[in-house]
Formats: sequence, structure tokens, C-alpha cells
Amino acid sequence: MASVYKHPKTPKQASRRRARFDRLLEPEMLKALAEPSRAQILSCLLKCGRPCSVTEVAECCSIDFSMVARHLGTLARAGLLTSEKKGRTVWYNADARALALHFRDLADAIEELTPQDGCIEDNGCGCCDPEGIRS
Amino acid sequence: MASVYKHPKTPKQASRRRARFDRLLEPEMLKALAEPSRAQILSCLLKCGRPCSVTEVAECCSIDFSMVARHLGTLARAGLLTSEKKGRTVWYNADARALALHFRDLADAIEELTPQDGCIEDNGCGCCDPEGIRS
DNA sequence: CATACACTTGCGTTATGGCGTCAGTATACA
DNA sequence: TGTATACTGACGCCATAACGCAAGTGTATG
Repeated sequence: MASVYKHPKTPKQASRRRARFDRLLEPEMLKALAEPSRAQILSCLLKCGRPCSVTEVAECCSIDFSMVARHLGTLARAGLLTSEKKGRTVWYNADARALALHFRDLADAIEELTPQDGCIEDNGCGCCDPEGIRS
Repeated sequence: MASVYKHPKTPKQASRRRARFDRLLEPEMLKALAEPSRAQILSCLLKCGRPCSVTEVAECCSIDFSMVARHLGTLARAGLLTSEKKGRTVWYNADARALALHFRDLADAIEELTPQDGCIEDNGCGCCDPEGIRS
């Protein structure tokens, strides 16, 4: 659920919000998601709702096996999947709850970052010169 | 707020969910966000909470002017910003509410896509052979 | 009409990343 | 111990895109 916007009281608080926003907008994660093949692979894993091996995923989405292996690695390194090696097969799993939570947090962070309607006082963003930009 | 997962009753419903997921995972939008410079520019605009010109944004983030102009164009084309030309200046604006809504929708879509805990019946994903993959 | 301003676009360079192939590693199983 | 299985990694090719520079376009202003 969305948090209600509260104007940052201190530069420190504003800086925390910036940091939170930046963390949630992790380029590695977004780059991983931005590839259509990888998005397809992720959706496969979400739909299956259980850990899948590289072979299974490759059969799912008719992408070259080694590419699937690489994509799964990328998704896992980006924190979008978990992986567990058992014997000679690696089981990749998509945690739908965690992913959904991440994007809800991001939504909250976006709303926290922006000032209220009509708020014109310095929001402590430190990015723009308040004199220059609010003339 | 999160919707409660309900197993798709028909292949048609499952297909609608897939389509929703794919739409929310628009590669163009994610690619636009995945660039650190562009994320920075977007956060500038969110923090300012009002339309900014290209010149203002360029002064904000110490990136080459023509690059800022290009990045803003990319963000706008990806639907992350709105732009309005008035005279010789273009005003770019980030709609925090709309962005937050988008990511909450995505979170919902992710949760809708995945089967309930322990659900092993065919979820109509059509991506995996139920026989082969659930052995 | 000339000039300043606010972008936009084209160009060449560089960097990143996807893609397939193929060889290598690690594990199970007969 | 040999062979099949399941992946991983290294190479090279190619497409895309970021980046900075500089020239071009369109709009106000004197």
C-alpha cells in the first residue's frame, strides 16, 4: 500500500530517500529485466511457480541452451532469481512475492521522492539550485 | 494494494494475464530506466516535482547538454515523462503518481502470474509441457 | 532583419551486450 | 572407469547505443 507523502524534514532524510530510490532502481536489475528474452524466461519461471532446471527453461522458451544458461545467470546475479545447485543440475526459482514487494517499494520510493502538489519550498533535493530553478 | 491470487479459470484468462505482464514489462521503458544517467535525470525531475526545461535539467546533473536532451527524449518516448513545447523551450515533467501506479500494477501482475503455494495443477501457462515439466 | 536562445540532429568513436559455437568442468550412473 | 548428462566459460561476430562535438532548426527579442 502507498505511503502518504511527507516532506523531508532534514537534508539527511532527503538523502535517505534518494538512496532508497537509487537502490530500488538498481541498473543491473533493470538491465536484466529489459531484455525481452530474459523477461520471457522470468515469466516462464513465475508461471511454473517452482524451481526449474536450465534444461527445462530452455525447452520452455525455444532459446539456445547456452543462452538460456547465461540469461538465468544474469537474472540470478541481478537478484531476480535464486539458484540452488543439487548434483549436476541447477534449480532456478523466481520468488513472486519478493519481486512484487520490490516493485511496491519502488512505487513508494517514487512517491516519497516527489513534493506534494503545489509545494514550492526547497525540497532538499540538492540537485537543483533553488534560486535558479524555481524562478 | 495487492490483489489476491486466483487461479486462471480459462486459457483465455491466463493469456490475458500474460499479456498484462508483458505490457507492464515493456522493454523500451525498462531500457530507458536501466541507464544510470537517465535514472538520475528522472530522479531530478521527480524531486523537483514540476516541469523542467532541458537547460535546467542539464544544469542539475552535470551531463553534456545534448546528451540530456537525448535522454529526456528517450524517457518521454518510453512513457516515463510527458513533454510540452511552449515557445522555444520544452517542459518535461515526471508524473510520480502514474509511475508509482505502473509499478504497483506490475507487482500485481507478477503475483497474478504465479500459482498458489503448492498448486501443482496445470496453470494454463502454455509455456511448459505439463507432463514434461511437472514430473 | 540580425542576434541570442533553446533545443535537435548528424557524425565518428567507443563501449556494451546479445548471440552461437565449441571446448571445458563437474556430477551421476552403469 | 568410461560414458552420458547438465551446465559453464572463452572466443569472435555483430548490432545497438552512449558519448561528445559541432552544425542545423526553430523561436523569441531588439
